[in-house]
Amino acid sequence: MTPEQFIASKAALAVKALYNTDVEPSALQVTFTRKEFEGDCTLVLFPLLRISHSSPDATGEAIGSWLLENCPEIRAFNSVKGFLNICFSNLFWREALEAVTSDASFGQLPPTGRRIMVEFSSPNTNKPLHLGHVRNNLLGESVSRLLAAAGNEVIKATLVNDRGVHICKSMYAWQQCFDGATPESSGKKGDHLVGDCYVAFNDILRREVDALVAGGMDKEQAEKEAPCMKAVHEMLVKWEQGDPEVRALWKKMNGWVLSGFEQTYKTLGISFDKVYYESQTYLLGKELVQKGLDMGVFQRDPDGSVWCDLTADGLDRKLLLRSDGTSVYMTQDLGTAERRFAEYNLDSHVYVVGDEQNYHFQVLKLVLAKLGFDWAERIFHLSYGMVELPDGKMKSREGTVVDADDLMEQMRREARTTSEESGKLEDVDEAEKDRLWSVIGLGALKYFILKVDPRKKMLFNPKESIDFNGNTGPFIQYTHARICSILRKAGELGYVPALTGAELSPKEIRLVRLLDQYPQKVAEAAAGFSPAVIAAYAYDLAKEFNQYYHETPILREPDAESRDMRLSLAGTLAGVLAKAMNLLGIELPQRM
RNA sequence: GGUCCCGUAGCUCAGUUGGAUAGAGCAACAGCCUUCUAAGCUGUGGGUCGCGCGUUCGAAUCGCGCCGGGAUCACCA
Repeated sequence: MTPEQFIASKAALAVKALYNTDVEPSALQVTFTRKEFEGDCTLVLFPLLRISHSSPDATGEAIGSWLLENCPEIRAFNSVKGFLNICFSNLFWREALEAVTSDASFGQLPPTGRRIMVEFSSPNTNKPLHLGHVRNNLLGESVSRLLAAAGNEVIKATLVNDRGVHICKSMYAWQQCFDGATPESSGKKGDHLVGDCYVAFNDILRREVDALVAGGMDKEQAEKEAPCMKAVHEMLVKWEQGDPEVRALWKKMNGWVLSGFEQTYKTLGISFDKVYYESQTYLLGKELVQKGLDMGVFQRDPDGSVWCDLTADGLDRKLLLRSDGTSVYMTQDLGTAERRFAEYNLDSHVYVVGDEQNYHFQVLKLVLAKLGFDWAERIFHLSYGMVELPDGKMKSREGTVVDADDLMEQMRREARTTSEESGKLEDVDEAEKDRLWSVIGLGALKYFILKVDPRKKMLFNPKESIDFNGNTGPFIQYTHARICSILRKAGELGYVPALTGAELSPKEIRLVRLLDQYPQKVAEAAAGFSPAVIAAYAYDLAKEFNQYYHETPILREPDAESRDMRLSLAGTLAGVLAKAMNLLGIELPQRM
């Protein structure tokens, strides 16, 4: 039970005793007391005035007095303009601190018995990952960890979009103008090499289109008639027919890209339990179309195409099968969803996909519901906002795409510069220094992205590098390293952290209150699929500790009981910080 | 045009199941390292919470209407 719930339940008893009226504890509003008032928890009195038939002050006085008399956990109260501020006893908070300290799995919520698949990343294998993917990947990984911490069994999945026209474009350009280049021969990471091919294709296309337009053709027509486009479509047909030569090239180039991705994922610290390939799943869903026709929820047009009419739901008609019998994106998604729910016996499925696909997922859920699947409503589209640059969206055509590998490397370099300026790691060996720079640079990047509410679009300004001061990952990492440093020195001095009987100061009570809140924050973040909740919490905790640190001696505290208690509090706090940041995939270093 | 999302300090963001004087960081300015890590701490300035009306004891938060920005509505994925 949280302190707020405790107050609510006791206040309900008070209301019963004083006014002979039953109220549900959950109907009472209890919040954390604001900094500028004295107290730990605050009961909002306004809703109770109808019951007490007296003024806010008198009601607060009455309920406060009752609580003081009947609850040994409560030490004092004050009533200000309709708000009843309540102070818990020192013992109450010492016990709360002990509960946090002694619980190794603090913040791990009890099992729900639910199994959830989280699909994220799902890249195209025709170009390297960029900042948009980074947000997707970090969100997917973090939300998976959040759901697991909230007691669910989580399966992290990705769907590699490894076939289609866009893939053939890179293949064609490679054949035409890369002279047999390989990652080895070019010294390029595979995904970057293939990305170069994709860019080269667009150059070829532009030249051919310009030539055709100069010859009098209109642009739209020219884009279809360009020789390279014809060649690419031919290649796609051959791919579908299993042409050995095309398949071999496809396999080779996809291999390059995938090993490049693997490296990026590794650096980024994300992984998957299950990898799906579109080349193996793109035919799924066709039987479902037949099922829908049989059920009468889909219609076949005279030209043979199949549609689902969603106009009654406020949407349009949606194509599910082309007139030539081939399937579209939606068809495949219907099929994969059905297969996954069946194969893994899922309770729910989270898709981490940008908000530009809101319509798609709205349709997906509606169509699945029409097909009679009761799990359709347990599909959740974690719709996150785009990452934008100061002058709008990233555009590969204009070369404004922020490459994931470059960005991570840049962050590492900046961490190194800052670190070397401080000179704090001078006595650390080179390999460990190198590791720490990565941890700090990535910490800055991950926190920068995850602290923003996923649903909102966010802005990245490449000209201003990501900060290492203020509300940032390194700030929290620094706080952790600082505590570790104190604990190291305590060890050298022979001091042992211990929960002694020492009284907690008001500032220490604030810290315990925050620590005590952590499991609720995990629950809240998981329920809202929002790592930002955890980021904000970790920042509050670190900030609060830094203030405490500056005004309270720990190692220099003469009283041994106080000193050991402070060491214990600091150690527990560092542990909770590390747990919270681990949910964001951010490592907290022992020193920096 | 239909549907959906967004608008909070110069900038980037919190705060939105209605609660006290709307908070952080960055940037600016002023302080604090012979004392546990200054990637830190303290202080100053900075707001018609897009606009209007309504509901309420109470609205950044809820409702309606505007204004501004964005996404989407392909026999693309």
